[in-house]
Amino acid sequence: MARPRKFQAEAAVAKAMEVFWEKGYAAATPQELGERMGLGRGSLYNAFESKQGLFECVLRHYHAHEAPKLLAFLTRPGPVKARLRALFLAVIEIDVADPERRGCLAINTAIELAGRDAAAAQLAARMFEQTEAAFLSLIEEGQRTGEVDATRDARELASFLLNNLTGLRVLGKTAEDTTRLTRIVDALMRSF
Amino acid sequence: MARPRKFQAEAAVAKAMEVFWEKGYAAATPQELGERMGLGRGSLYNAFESKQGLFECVLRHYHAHEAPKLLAFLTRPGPVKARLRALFLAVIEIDVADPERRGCLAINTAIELAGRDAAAAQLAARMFEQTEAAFLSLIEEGQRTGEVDATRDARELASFLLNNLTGLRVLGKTAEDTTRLTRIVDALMRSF
DNA sequence: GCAGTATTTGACCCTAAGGTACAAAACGAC
DNA sequence: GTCGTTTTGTACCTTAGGGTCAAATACTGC
Repeated sequence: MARPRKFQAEAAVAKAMEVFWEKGYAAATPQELGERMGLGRGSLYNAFESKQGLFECVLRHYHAHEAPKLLAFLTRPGPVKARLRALFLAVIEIDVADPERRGCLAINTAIELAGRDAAAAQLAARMFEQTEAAFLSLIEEGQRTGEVDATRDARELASFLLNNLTGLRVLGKTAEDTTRLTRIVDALMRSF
Repeated sequence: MARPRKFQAEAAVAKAMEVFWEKGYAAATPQELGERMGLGRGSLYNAFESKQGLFECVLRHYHAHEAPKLLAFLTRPGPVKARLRALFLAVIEIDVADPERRGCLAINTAIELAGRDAAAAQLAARMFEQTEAAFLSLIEEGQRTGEVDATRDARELASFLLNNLTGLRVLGKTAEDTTRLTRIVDALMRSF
């Protein structure tokens, strides 16, 4: 056959993800991408068509491996509302503690590239769907167990939760501490 | 004295704002900035220290002239809640109708530059404050007139509204129509 | 109408972005 | 061991980013 590649594709993409996550798409240079991924420009462009192509892989990777880490809070044992609150508070902690202010890559991508890169926008949108879906099934669970008012439109609540999670991740970008964000979570949990 | 500048500073900054708003900070080039502002590179760098300096002026301009356009919805006549709903629905319409998907410059800036440009981050944060303050005084008005439950923490509600507005503007980036966003506003208005 | 100051023009500079081209190397099949 | 294929690394290319500078110019105060 042929010469096998020396690098692990997934590992390299994970490294690239770090760069794009820290800097955004436009500010990430092929130079730094190559260095952090541990491969030369040749290999980089051989394995991934272009910067755009690489970024698409990165988004898929984030979708498949990074986003689920947070959503895992929703499938833990315990009361539905407690799980929700735990997720929101964890996100707040993570965002405020991060000196790089990376936030959420899906949101960052939607902000930076929606309207100029259809593929990226679509992948970001898919992640929003995914998150909303996770909220939806949790809400429905809560409605079955009586923890959540069953007369409310579950879909509406799920969208509402998604919206608040999104807002928090943006406000977390400039928040100096968690007080305002926690206050928001309080209001949110009180609202349904 | 000296030769007077040929261009109107405010008008030029407004033009620059368009560019940064459409493209983001990193993707806006001095070339395009100069062209759209109607002045050569020399003049550009003479009047504004640097790309960063210009961007700061742009943010101040947005803060002073663009953000108030939306917040004006809150000071119109009519019931407090109706005004709030009107603002949210207007934002949704604007965002979904915009083919450029510009969204909100304050949010875009927070996402792109928080953690790497302290001045920009601070200006974005100030705009969040401004918006929250507008919500706060409206809520307080509602509490005085009895339109809003006076037992609730007005500050909490104001932060909550800010968070939802922020979320909407992000989700609006990838939304194909207004259905989900309207649903969110419904949930929000029902929640207090 | 001249002096003095500030603006404008446009050429110019250096670095890097983003990508390509190609030789050499590394393997598996046979 | 050779062949054929794929990776790699390096050198290279073009365009543009971000910015500077000197000269030319246009005002105002006197």
